[in-house]
Amino acid sequence: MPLDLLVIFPKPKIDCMNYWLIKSDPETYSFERMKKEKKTNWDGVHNYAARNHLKAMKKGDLSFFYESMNGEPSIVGIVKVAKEHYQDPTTTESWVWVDFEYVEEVKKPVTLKEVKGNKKLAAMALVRISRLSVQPVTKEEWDEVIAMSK
DNA sequence: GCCAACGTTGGC
DNA sequence: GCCAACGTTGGC
Repeated sequence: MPLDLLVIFPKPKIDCMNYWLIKSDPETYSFERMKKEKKTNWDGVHNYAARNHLKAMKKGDLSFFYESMNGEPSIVGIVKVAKEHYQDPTTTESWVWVDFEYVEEVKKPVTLKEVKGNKKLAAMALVRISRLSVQPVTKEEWDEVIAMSK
């Protein structure tokens, strides 16, 4: 492509996508159910830090689906932002929902233990701020977890 | 089921 | 605006 055309039509920035991690207690909403339903509204986030992350999500952003509480807490799959944040219709308080759609199951779940055991992931919010239910993931962390899941 | 970590609430 | 009390999350 000639240079002047490159200026007019710059390559889409690959790094503009954001990555996230959302947690769910499988007794409340499992990844298995997400897989069946294909799409779901993410409700029940009543924490300001988590809500702010929901608000920062853009359509098309990818997120890990993490199952907590039961069995071996692990990253089990990948979902995508289908609809950006909107007012939680069940309350007048300023909580928001985001719609996610199913993307894929990872080949091998990445357990919390493995994440904690990987030095490259020492800065991950999952390790440092364990209670945060919606958290950002860097591109490097994303790639590392993907590599571990294969 | 225990408990540590953390967020929120409310008295002062 | 501090901080104790309390509630919730989530690993173990």
